[in-house]
Amino acid sequence: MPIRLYNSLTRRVEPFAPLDPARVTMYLCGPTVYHYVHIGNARGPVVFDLLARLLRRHYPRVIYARNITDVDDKINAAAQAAGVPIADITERYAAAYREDMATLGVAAPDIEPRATAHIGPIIAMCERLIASGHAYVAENHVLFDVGSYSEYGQLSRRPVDEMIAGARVEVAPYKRNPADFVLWKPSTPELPGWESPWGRGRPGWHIECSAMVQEHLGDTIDIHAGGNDLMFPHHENEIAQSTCAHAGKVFARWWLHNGMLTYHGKKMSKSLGNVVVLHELLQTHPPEVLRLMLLKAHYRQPLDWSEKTLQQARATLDGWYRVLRDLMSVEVDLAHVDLPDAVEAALCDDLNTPEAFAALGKLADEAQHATSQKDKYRTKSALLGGAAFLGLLRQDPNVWLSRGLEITDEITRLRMERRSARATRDFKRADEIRAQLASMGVTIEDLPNGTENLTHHIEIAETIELADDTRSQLTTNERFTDELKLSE
RNA sequence: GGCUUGGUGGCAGAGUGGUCAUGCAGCGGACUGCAAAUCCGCGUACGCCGGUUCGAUUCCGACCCAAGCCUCCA
Repeated sequence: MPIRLYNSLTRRVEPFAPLDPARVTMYLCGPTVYHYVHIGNARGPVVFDLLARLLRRHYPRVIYARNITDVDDKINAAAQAAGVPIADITERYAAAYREDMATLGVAAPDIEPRATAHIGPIIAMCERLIASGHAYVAENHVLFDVGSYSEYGQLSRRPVDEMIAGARVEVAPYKRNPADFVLWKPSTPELPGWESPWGRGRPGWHIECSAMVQEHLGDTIDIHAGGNDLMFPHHENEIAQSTCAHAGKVFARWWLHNGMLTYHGKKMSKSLGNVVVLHELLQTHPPEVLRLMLLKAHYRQPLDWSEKTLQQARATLDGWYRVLRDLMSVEVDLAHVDLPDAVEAALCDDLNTPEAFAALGKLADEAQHATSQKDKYRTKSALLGGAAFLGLLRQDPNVWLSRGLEITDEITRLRMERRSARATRDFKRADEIRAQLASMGVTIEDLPNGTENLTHHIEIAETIELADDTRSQLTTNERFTDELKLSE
């Protein structure tokens, strides 16, 4: 089944064909580790991990790199604020990131390069760009000369002169062209820095990715992925640096961009304060609920995060787990389940996860309706196989539906009392007990054989508490509009 | 202002030039002591205005609206 992917470079869905089918290369811009990431930051890793899995089904060797940016002004600020060395901050949050991703069911990438481990290649790339006339040195900075690369702006389709005209930032006086960007910048003694031909300094953000891609994956890679907010300037700059450093060789053949996670329709971002920290969310929500929510919309579309959509995702999973609970007696070896064709077809079509879930829903329906042992086995296997590929339905159904409910002596006593009340047709008492259990969050379902299913009912609480001023920013965007007008 | 993407039923969210998305919620019925779960059934959705077409939600154009980027950002 051929894989088709939307390429941001061409703005269309194209059949994917790697340069070398024996070695497929893929890179995703990873986190800057200065704090816990928010749920929006997890969308790309979840989506592109799924793509990596899909690619591995089609090609013998897929090399997937996801970097860690561990030198950055925000990290410096966080370290100074905490009064600790930079590494304390980066180690701590890199570890937290790995842990959170693993909990979410995201496999570790094949390579996790760190910027600080690639200072040599970064400096070498800067030197090469200077030598070839694509970069220049000014006041201890190394700057990329955007004017030297006529293709600049190809990804975001932004004409260079308009970018200059629209520039709202103060332009550093040493820049030849306002669109020129920093490859290397000087560090003061208290900031992290490395010796270089241009004095002690540190790399700019964009050059890190170019250098790490080159070191681990090569001059030309098959897929470069990231959030669509990185398309300009980050990815545009990566293209410029890498292409010019490699004598015009194509940098990335496919550019994939995931849409933003929003809250009340506005991009989740630290500056707006409408973020939900993933690490905290994972304390109170099953990872599968978060996965389903993140994959419920097509990856290129914006996705609005809300308690309601979380509830809906959980309700969907509950339904599937109920099907599995009813089929508990059908033994299926998880090691032998496979991805059903309908689900794979959906995923091969530019990672159409909503369609994949529709296919999964049909399989759940078939499983529920199956009558023969053979059909039950077949449909349950297919459901589990499809879900497992998407990182779902990996719990024991009873554990899932009881949601960590502790069966206390009190619950057992009430349950037994109700059972005997029903046996003597004392329905008044039986209903009282049912109501009492319900008030404890326990839903009881009578089964034909005289036993019951217990389900723990949990309300999903509001997890974002916004300051009033932030809330007003989300509901009226007048303030943003005003800012724009002022700058024009 | 420029560049880009999108506007689908109560909500979420795919997709298609002419019978079906799907999930959640809701409604009617069956089952049940009553429920729950399950089963059966139900809702005349495609921003607005033109155009192309035998036929458009789907193609084209204009318009309105929203989001992202133009500054760190997944």
